[in-house]
Amino acid sequence: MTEPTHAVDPVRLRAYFALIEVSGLLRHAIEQQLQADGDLTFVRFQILRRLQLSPAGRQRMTDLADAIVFSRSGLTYQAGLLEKVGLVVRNPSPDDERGVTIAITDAGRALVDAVMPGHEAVVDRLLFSQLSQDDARTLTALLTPVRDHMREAPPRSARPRRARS
Amino acid sequence: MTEPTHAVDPVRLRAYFALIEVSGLLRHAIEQQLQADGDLTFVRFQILRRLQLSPAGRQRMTDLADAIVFSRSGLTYQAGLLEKVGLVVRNPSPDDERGVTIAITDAGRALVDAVMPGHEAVVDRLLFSQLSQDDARTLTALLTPVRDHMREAPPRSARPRRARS
DNA sequence: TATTGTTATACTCTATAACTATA
DNA sequence: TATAGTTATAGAGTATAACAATA
Repeated sequence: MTEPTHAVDPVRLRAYFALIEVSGLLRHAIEQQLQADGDLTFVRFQILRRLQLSPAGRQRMTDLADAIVFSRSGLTYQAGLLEKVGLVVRNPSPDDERGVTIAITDAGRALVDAVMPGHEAVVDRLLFSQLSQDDARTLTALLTPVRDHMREAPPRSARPRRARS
Repeated sequence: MTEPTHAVDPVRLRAYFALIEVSGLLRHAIEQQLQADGDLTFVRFQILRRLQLSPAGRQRMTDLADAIVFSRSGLTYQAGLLEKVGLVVRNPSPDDERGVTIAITDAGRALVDAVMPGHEAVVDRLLFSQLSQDDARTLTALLTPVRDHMREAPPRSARPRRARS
């Protein structure tokens, strides 16, 4: 029997797997709700929500790709779908001629608003029915620093080219 | 401006979005690690891990499909891939001739073991570097009842046929 | 020369429905 | 008749690489 390099910490393992499992089940349910109530996928909902929370409802493509964890081409694809339906518009960035700015439209905001009640209902039923207000606060307190830490080195959608040897 | 139907609870909303965001970023990082260290996708890793934790390392196909949140055909597909590489085997269930039992092989267990150290390293770096042991315990305590509640009505991979009118 | 975004392409995954076999 | 699992099929989503335009 090989000497274990380090004992697996069961406490952490349990926390990790609980997190993965809960979020997986939650996301599955959410995707069905978004599809039914707004003909939206989860990814497109995230894009819209992030734009809605951005100042002036707009963001640079690459920044948004990083935020949603995507390749740039993936975002181009999703943005194309959203634009075709009138939920977002793309325009050249004013400061950088190479850049493109994506902005949520009134229709986009309206759709997010329309979908939110049902969305919250699902989240309430699955997640918060088991958590008190204090629990929710605790959860946020635990996860916020984690998120900030993860965001410090976001998965870059535009990978820097490897230095030539 | 329309009257809001009900005030959105910001505490819950924050907790929910923090959870979604953290798990999304975590999963993205995990997928890369599993791919690099074991040529595994996250889904296939979950299947193997669940089998490994099962008594005798085996489970019924439909039960496993429910657990991983999948259609039965999706599991058949993934099981086929895993079986082709010798990480699992499928056999007819002894008690129910219709059923199929999927079991993890020694090679499957070995691969999970081989992948776990790197796996934990990623989780430690992204998640637990920001959480104390107590925090981890708290997180588990919060999420375990949530998971149990969600599992009470699992998304049935085999949806019961709707009653005819 | 590096970076932004798009396009072309190839591939993986997923679900639905039809089908077979057993309960 | 209902359930377990597979198969056929079709569609959506993703990433990589090549490309055009700007910095």
